[in-house]
Amino acid sequence: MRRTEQKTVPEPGADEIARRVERFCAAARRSGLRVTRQRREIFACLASSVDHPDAETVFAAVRKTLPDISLDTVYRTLRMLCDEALVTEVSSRSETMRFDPNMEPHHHHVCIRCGRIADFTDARLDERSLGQAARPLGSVIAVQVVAKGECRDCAKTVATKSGSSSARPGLPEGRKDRK
Amino acid sequence: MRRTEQKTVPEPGADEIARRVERFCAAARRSGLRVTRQRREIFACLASSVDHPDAETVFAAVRKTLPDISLDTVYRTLRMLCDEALVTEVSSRSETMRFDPNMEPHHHHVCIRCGRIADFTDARLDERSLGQAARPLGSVIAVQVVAKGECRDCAKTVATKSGSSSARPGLPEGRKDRK
DNA sequence: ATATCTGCAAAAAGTTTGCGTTATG
DNA sequence: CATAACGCAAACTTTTTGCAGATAT
Repeated sequence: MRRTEQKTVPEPGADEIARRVERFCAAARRSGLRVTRQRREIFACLASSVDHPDAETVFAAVRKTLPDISLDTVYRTLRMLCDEALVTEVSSRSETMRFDPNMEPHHHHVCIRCGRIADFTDARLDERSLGQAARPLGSVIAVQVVAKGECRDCAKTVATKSGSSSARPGLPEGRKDRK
Repeated sequence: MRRTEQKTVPEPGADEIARRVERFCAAARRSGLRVTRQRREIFACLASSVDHPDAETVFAAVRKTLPDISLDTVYRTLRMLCDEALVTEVSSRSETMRFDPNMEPHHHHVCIRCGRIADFTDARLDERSLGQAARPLGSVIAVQVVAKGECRDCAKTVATKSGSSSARPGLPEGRKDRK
């Protein structure tokens, strides 16, 4: 199994992990954040993984080294890492479930400002050819392209009245993003 | 504003909505499901939308016609529609937040069986050219390609012992998907 | 030394479930 | 008329927050 291991994105070696942890510590200190055992372990856990763990999984892993760590510290640290752009959040679990009545193959444009999700299609985004690149990892049934940016309405809003955050074309009715 | 409206995926007309609702009723009856006012309204709301509403938004919209409808009926109906493959769930809020320490531009292969998320890269998936197709909808800052399929481990597992669902390579530690 | 971070516990937000009643087929 | 679906309320999960005490700089 090891000999045919397709090296799409190889598991990071100990040196690579150490380098990432070091980069994290430097970045943290540069931002005036304290480097604690908990944070170092949480980041190291993430840096040494290739399977994009969730908070509970990181918690379980770090607990082996730091048995007294709490789940909320993991959450807090993960959010901090995202804010510091040292880690990204996958699967855009932005807010709530969103549903799509369009069953034809298509792709999505997600507005980073209002959360609006709009469909688009493009013949050039042929599923078979796009999927090829992921084949070493497994079968490919469907390929979805998510383009993140600012929707036209939000761009218009910002252009008109500089930094107003009142108009939110994406979501009808008064919905809140985070508190 | 209306004259330059790029028709990527146009808002469905009344006839198209009626067609979708009819298709839904037929499919529901075919599956032995009852067609209630609530279900028809919920589906119609979804079918007439282009912005991928969430449960709360559907609830608010349907409430105008059916003031006594409850939020859990909306949730139940939406899940039913997903199960019947009449609607899809966007933004894969399937489980929990997942984090990614890899800050290089890359894409994801998501296993439909175990949920494992693996990275892959491909020069052909050039961000600039891929984003072009979504330009009519707004700016494009980042493009992410999500390939859904079965990861190698799951394919192996199924091949070995037909339909076993015990081995879940994607998530370490005993995690539950939905109870 | 002190301001930040941690751990505990409780709250908040979103979604699901149990149960008695309503209404579809 | 039998049975599926509804509405209500309460449970459950995941994530966030307030506060007293520990710790990095």
